[in-house]
Amino acid sequence: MSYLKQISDKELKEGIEHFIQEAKGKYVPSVTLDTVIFGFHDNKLKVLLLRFAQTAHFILPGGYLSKDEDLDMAALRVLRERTGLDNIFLEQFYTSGKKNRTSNSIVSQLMKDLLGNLPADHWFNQRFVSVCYYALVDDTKVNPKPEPFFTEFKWFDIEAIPVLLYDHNLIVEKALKRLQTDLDTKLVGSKLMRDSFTMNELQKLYEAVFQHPFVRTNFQRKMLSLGILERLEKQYTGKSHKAPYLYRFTKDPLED
Amino acid sequence: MSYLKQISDKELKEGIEHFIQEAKGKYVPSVTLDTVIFGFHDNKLKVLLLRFAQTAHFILPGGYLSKDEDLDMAALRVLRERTGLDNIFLEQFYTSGKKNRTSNSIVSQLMKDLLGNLPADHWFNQRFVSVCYYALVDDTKVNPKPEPFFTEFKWFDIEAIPVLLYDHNLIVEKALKRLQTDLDTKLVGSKLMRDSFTMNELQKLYEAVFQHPFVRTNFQRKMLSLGILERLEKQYTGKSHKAPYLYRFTKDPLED
DNA sequence: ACAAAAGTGTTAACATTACACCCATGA
DNA sequence: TCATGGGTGTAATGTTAACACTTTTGT
Repeated sequence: MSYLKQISDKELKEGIEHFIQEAKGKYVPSVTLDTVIFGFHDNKLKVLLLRFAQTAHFILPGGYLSKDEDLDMAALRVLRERTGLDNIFLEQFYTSGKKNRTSNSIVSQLMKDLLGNLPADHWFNQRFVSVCYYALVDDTKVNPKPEPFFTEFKWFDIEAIPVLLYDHNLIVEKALKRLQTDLDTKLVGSKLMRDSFTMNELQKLYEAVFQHPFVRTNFQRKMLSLGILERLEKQYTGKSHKAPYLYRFTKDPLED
Repeated sequence: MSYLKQISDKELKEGIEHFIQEAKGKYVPSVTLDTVIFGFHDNKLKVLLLRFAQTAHFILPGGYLSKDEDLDMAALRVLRERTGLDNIFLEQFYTSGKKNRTSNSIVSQLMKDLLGNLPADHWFNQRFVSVCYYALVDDTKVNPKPEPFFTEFKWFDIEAIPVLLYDHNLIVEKALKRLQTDLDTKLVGSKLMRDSFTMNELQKLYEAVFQHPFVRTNFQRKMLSLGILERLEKQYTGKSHKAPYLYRFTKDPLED
């Protein structure tokens, strides 16, 4: 699934200039937010990426911190603006601050082409520290909204993330590592699954996140022994084999 | 152990004004670093705190990010400046960004008393996002260096941390939680122990970090089974009981 | 009856826990 | 020889892993 928006250089240039006009008064300098949005479909773990402006390159959805806004609230806002979703599961997992992390020839070349040589104190010439969050979403409910800088949304398989701008590949890696430990310890699986699901579907999620297979029979018992699943009615699919039970997460394991 | 430095209001005021002169050109705006420095002595887990200027209040050692400096390097520098230590084990664990986290009547009142009413765009009136690191140090090697804002260094037992300025109590809590998981998973114990130690001393460290007792005999076997300890000669203390073996961490468990 | 997938049973290996026991030391 | 703390043994229990076996479904 991908979402496209055509835009001219002129529109882009105007959009960027308009943004910068506002940004200086509105946002905290030097701080950005980046979000790694995980979804799960086709038995694969996916990450939502944006195509950056007129380039062929992708980037993590991100944004800035408003001066009158908590950091966590800013992350929720960025997600709402991009995905249309509220009540999203969000975890801060890393802050990226290498001094040259945003000095990327592709982006600066594009900016130069569009806007000419920027003065040293220009908004885009700031040295940014980026606070990174990961989000777990039910991708069927996501309704991505492109905006001036970004012209295409696309879900990428975690195993096939392209080369991203800036240090965003590193950030995705760290997000995945954190998701792995959180799936183990905080049992956040419910945030990625539909309301009800078969044990096989849940196993596919675990296999996608940990990137290795589990033994079916042992996986089933392990999950049931955690006491966070409720068995519902059977799901008759018309296939010529035993109908699997559907399951549902009973309580939110995070609320305790 | 504590380190004191007497300072007059005049000296403090001049120190602060001198700092501000420099800060604007030197540091990235809106970003601070805070460090939770853990040490271990008297069988207790300790945290190094600074008494803030003329107040009775304590605060975490912190600093600012230079414009030409990686975030991790800044954290190392802050630690070097404060403790005189190099090659310190440092882990980033959290970034604190609530909008009112530094609006603290005590600090702002002190600043007001010393410097008068500050303009809205003054360095100290910035809204800061703080990137937090924890450090593990051999406290016998620490040589704290007070500087203008901070007049006293003191090690506090983790169980007796006073009310700190800003949101620093919250940050210490999060640091301890992270230390607990890192002691389990990354086996960072070596960073807090002397070169050689008895099993009993190591157990006391674990008990201090996890804040609960372990069964002596099982603890011993668990530690030895990890394959990260080397048994040295016995330590004869003159006490009338069996002399305990000394142990040493063989390899750094983090290097793999 | 059969293939295919879901669900349950079983056993060995491994890890954890709770103690009992023995050992070394200096007074 | 006694008290004290250090080190080892062991049996009960709990967890994990591998795989055999049974059940259910539509053709």
